[in-house]
Amino acid sequence: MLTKRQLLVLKEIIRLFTESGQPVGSKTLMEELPIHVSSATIRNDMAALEEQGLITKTHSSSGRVPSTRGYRYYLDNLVEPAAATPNEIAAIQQGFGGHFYKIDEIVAQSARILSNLTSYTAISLGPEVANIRLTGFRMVPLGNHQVMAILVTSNGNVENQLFTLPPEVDSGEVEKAIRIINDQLVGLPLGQVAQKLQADVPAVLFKYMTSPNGFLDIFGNVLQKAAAERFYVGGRLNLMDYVEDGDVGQIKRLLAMMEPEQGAINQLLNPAMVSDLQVRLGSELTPDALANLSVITAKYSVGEHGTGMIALIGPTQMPYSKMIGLLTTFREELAKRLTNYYTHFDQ
Amino acid sequence: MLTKRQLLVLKEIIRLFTESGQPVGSKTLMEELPIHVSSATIRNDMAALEEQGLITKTHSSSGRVPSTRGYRYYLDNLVEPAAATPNEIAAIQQGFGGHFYKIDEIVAQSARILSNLTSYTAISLGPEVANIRLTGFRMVPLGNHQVMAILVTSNGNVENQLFTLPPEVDSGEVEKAIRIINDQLVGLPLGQVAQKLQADVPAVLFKYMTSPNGFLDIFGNVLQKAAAERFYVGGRLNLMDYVEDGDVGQIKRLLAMMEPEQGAINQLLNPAMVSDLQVRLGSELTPDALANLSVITAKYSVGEHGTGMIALIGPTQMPYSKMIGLLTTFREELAKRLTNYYTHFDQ
DNA sequence: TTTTAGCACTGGCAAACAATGAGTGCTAAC
DNA sequence: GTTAGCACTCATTGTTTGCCAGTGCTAAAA
Repeated sequence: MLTKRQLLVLKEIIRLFTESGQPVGSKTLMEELPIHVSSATIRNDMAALEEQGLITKTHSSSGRVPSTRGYRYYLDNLVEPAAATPNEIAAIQQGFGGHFYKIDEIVAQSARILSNLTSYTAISLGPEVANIRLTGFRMVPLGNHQVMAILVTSNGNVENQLFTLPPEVDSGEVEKAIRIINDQLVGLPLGQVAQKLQADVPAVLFKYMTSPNGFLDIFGNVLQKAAAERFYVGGRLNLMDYVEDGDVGQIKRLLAMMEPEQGAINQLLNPAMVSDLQVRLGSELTPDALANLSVITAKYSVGEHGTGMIALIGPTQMPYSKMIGLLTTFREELAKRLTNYYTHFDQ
Repeated sequence: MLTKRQLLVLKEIIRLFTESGQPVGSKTLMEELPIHVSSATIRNDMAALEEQGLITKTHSSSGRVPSTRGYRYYLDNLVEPAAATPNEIAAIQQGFGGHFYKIDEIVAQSARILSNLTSYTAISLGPEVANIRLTGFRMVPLGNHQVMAILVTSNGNVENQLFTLPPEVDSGEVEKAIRIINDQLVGLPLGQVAQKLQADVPAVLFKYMTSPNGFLDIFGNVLQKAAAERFYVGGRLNLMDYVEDGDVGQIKRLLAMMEPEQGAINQLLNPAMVSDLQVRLGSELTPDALANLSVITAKYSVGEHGTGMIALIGPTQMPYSKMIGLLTTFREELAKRLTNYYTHFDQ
């Protein structure tokens, strides 16, 4: 359908447009292309590319700009990942250099490193193992009826929440309840824990406590927190730099999207929906706040400890080859760092 | 210096400019003013006001706009606070309706309520008692050498942090160290705690522990967290609506300012620097990100539990009388709610 | 059949210019 | 002290104009 040279022209248009942000004309292409043909020849090729819907003009006598279809074609067939530079690798390793007390800290740091490296906005999701198990539950009285509930999960995450116990609750009873929770529920996947919490547990607790409801609420609450998908965003403010020239409305919608309460990000980065390493163009996606942006997602795997995801949000005119290469390296380093964490942690 | 009518004109210019955002001309004023004089008369008055530097023109034949000095004069002499409406009061009370487990939750909620009510950006600072005391320190082992350190302060705040203990540390020793901390430091103001931590405590610990340094680091770390000034921001994104028409740079600087790592907010809301209820115009303030904005700050007092602060950041053309009235009511409600919290808490 | 030179054509963009109109300052009369 | 009247100013809007990058097409060359 398309000749070799036409594909070369497409690739070059994308390269030049990415660099300059300006529509690319036939004369510029003639100077930049490795092969030597006249501008008229290139114009013919461009006409063919436009016929296929891969490039468009901004007006009847302007240079050409890659269309969404053009980018899609480029990403599916033409793009060649560029390896990360030594500097970048060093920066990644340095970013992971410190000491971390939770996996979540490492994951959060990922987003920071990645956004620093790219000047785009980065989002990271922790490694999600199919069945995280409950490994412990504590309640620590702090005086004044205040109690801190602490829940530990098999992936090493710790969740805590503060509560006030009604004065009438007997502390001996609470002790017993905690023992029951630990006996009956520890070791089970969180899903099953939640389930049992509705089914068998209340009955058992009633034997030992006069009013287990408050207690169950507390436990359920922390459990929910621990089971919630969490994501971390780095370089939030970077998106101001590449959003359609000062479109405050879009910036606002994007920033709002990144609030955890909104489900937007979890939907966008649903692991079931994206493949191993994938570029999605904003114009192909549903939330129209992403128009003229694009999202690169990459999954990373930490073996038995599950797989997670990192994402980069940037302008559609992104240097894809560079970014894809960078993400490829990055996810390896991240996986290494996490594996390292788990090794020390499991020992 | 200035006649009654001239002050009326100034007030009216501010009112109309606040409403419309447009420069105000003599003809408009003639129609809006309660007194009946010709536009020429008003022009004379305007000339006098301009002479005093209270109003300016945007160009030689435009209407007038209040200058910074004009606003200052208005705020110092002319403004009449407008009482909060029943709706607003109801909204505040409803916002404080839920159950809170920490004062910080109430303070954070303050910022949310206030930004919802005003569509501006609100910032809240918790009540700061001169000497918060340490009331308890716990360390909860969670398995896998993970330990959660928990610190409780006299103002009811609880701070926690996760740590990994080196395997060689003896748990019996840690127990002892915790007992020492509780014996020696509980009851003291945080400042003194920090001081003693440097001075006497290490010597005492050395008697009971082989290597107390790690332990001291942990405690110091949580202590620092507990002593840190925290502020809460509500309606961050609102500022996109009133910043100089789509000045993305300024938006970015403002949002960056609100990151806790930056000291900017703590500097802006330094209780020592502002009076009871105060309006500061952006052009009078140092961080130039605040140009063409203004900051209203109001202190609130919870008796012996200290005083805190709430602030509103909005455009210079704010309906000041309304906002001042609203803040006055709000701080009372907030103080009530906090007093209520402490009452239940102390009992 | 493919490539190239040549040329007329298109549409965005910026500069130059005019018309409009809101609002002013000033003067002289009330 | 107040007002009517008037000339003046300047942002804004619309129009015209020239410029130019870049195009599509045609006919000749390879």
